[in-house]
Amino acid sequence: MTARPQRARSTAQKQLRRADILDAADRHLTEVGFEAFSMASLGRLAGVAKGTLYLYFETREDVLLALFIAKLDAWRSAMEEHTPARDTDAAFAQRFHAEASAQANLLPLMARLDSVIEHNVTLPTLIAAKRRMDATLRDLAGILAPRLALPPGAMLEAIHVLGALLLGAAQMDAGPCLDSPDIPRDVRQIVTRFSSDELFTRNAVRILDGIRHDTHTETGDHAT
Amino acid sequence: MTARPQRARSTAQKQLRRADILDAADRHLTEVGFEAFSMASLGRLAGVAKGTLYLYFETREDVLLALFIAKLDAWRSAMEEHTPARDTDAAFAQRFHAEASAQANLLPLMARLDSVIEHNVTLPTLIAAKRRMDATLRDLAGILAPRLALPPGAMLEAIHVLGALLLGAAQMDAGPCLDSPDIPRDVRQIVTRFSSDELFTRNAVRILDGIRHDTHTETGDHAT
DNA sequence: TCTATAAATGACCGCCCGTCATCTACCACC
DNA sequence: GGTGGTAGATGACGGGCGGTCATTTATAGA
Repeated sequence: MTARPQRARSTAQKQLRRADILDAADRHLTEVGFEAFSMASLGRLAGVAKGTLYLYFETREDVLLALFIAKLDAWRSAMEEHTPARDTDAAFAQRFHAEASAQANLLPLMARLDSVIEHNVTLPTLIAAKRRMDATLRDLAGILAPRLALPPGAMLEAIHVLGALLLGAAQMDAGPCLDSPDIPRDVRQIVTRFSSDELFTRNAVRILDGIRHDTHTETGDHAT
Repeated sequence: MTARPQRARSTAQKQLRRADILDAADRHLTEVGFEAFSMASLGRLAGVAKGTLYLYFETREDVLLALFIAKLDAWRSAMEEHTPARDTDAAFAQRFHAEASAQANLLPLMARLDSVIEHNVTLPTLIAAKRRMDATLRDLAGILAPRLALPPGAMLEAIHVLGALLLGAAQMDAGPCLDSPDIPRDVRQIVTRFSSDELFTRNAVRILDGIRHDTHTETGDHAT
């Protein structure tokens, strides 16, 4: 790790320190989980006082929002890199899910994004975040469209819908206790049946099928 | 409103009081929203001391979990009642969404179910809740299967998947600020595009299509 | 070397969840 | 109708959190 001055005075140094804090937040989140994620302990892990955190982030939720955006970007990069020039729907669906699961904390953050995180952030920050997310997904859609032989518009729609489905499916994984020893077998089956993996892949393919069908059928706009 | 004794001694009286508290919780949630939902104010609204709430519920999250289950039951009843003997996929998808939106607080509760609510509840309560939800959905699947001309298994799968999709789509609506006056037009469009209504209906139909197709095709089990 | 600036600090505030010693409404029994 | 014991109701309290701000002090530039 590169040395850091005790005071970050230049803009570059400030960005570096902000990145350090985000890095610590990622580790902290991985270690203690959401419920125990506190600003005091984050400060301790990042090696700064609690008050310092509030020089770089508005609120606790602002930290998590920034972390989510970073993770989303990382996911986009992974998707770009690992999607071959010609891809199938099934493989794409599987990759969509696999890469999202591979990004530590991405799905947990996503599960809490709208319901929790976005509720304690200033309006300008929220607006900037929304724009950033939209740009990221739009970019990805433009790049992946030819590889899946879809029009860019349909590709973007697909990413949006698959995102929603993934979010819904991932909620189940956000629950507690999956690994607790004393859970009755029938309950474990209930939880497992909701497991995001197969549920997502099966139905992502169905949706892509539907999108392809609609794309071939409708020549212009879509019905009311 | 029927009169209540100051002390609930019989089991029936206790259930009545519990129901009263849940009722107050529903109103409280509607009035102040999630962030401001506190046990102190709930007690005030229900006309009992804060400590009394903890005689009927383990934690704040236990209140919300119980409220969710009640709302889910109400949704199921509405679905049973309003689904005609022979239904189309499109109409069913629309009703699925409409009835869920009609149940006040159902979608917001659902959005926070796994990520927040279930994390502060004892294991037995969680297990009981999971069983209850499973039974509710299973029941509904059995009743709706003939009306949609689907095998019961496929119907249950459909309900599960549509539930996940609805949850994902509803997350977007759980965000803040949709009605704030000073949101740039482009950001408003981003939020609107994610709007759950059309996104859900379109893709629910696609999924139902896929399920029907798979049901007709595969005679026995499904592939690996 | 010295000084002005602004980054860093952590004690402090208000709020909230959940507990528990205490109080008292109610029922059963005489 | 009076009375004692049970158990439901209470709310002051503890612990911990997010967020603030007067104070401290590292650092760049003169």
